[in-house]
Amino acid sequence: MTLFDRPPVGMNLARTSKVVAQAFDAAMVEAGGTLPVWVTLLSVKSKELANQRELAGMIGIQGATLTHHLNGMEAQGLLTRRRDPENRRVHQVALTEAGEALFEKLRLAAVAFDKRLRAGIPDDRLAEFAEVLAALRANVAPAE
Amino acid sequence: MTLFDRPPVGMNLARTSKVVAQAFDAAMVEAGGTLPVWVTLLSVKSKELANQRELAGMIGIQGATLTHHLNGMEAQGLLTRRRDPENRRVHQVALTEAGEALFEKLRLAAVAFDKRLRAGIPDDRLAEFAEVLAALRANVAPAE
DNA sequence: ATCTAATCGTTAGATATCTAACTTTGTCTT
DNA sequence: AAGACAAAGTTAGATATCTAACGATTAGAT
Repeated sequence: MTLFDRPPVGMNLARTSKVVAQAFDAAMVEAGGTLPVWVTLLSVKSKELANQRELAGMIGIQGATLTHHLNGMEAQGLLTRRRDPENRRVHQVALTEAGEALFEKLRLAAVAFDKRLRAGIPDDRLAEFAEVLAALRANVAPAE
Repeated sequence: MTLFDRPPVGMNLARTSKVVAQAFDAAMVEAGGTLPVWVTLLSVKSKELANQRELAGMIGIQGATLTHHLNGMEAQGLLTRRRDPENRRVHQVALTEAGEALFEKLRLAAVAFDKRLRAGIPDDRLAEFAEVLAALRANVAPAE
């Protein structure tokens, strides 16, 4: 019995993403954080940059999940939240000194990890790889 | 301030895998299942005599997670577990008729999804893509 | 034969994530 | 100005996953 005509792309993608994410999390733990803490720090930090929208999309977590992590990190003293006086719906999130320090540590670890991840793969292959990833996302986008 | 020299490969991979997995889960729900139910059925089906540890390894989940899904699916009448008389530590997992029927339905939906996912991407591009995925896995493998 | 190891699976407890509903606040329409 | 709509964030409840500890069973060593 043959289950599939060919090896499904999605399965391969999911398996790879999982092992890579687990390895990344291990690297973050070694640097004193976790993957979600890194993602949250990055998202907070990127609000200070111009391309906030783009990075927020890249990170891809829901608001409720962000709230969850912000709660934990606020309790750990990594950041503070306060209402924006200009628009009281908005929470202004700012990193404490400890938060900034952890961010920098994790950022370096993330850069090192990405270097390890890309090792031996030429830039043009990586560029094509990114194009295929974008095509896959487009193919499953809701408004087709 | 520049956070990264270049867009990190891992972030792109994770984001893509996430949206693709969500779309796949939606397709499975439409066909009467879920993503984890599908992978569990698939692994049971592709090796009827496997023990639970082997099944979990195929799917890429831990034994405890598999127990969780098998519990749910057994309660739904999709499969049965019984002790192997030869080695009473082992649980033999078998699909019921309902399990077989659901498997076939989900299999068709999975094939259709994969067709949609790969739409417009030439086979040689997909082959290169799979090679890069394999290289990424190798680069984070523990025993480098 | 009995004590020790390993194996298989489950249970318990923790974390991460999602969706849906709700609260608060601001904006827009008429 | 009032009521409806939109936006930002939180809360509640659900599912999926992990690790660690455990119980049952088997295999191996002496």
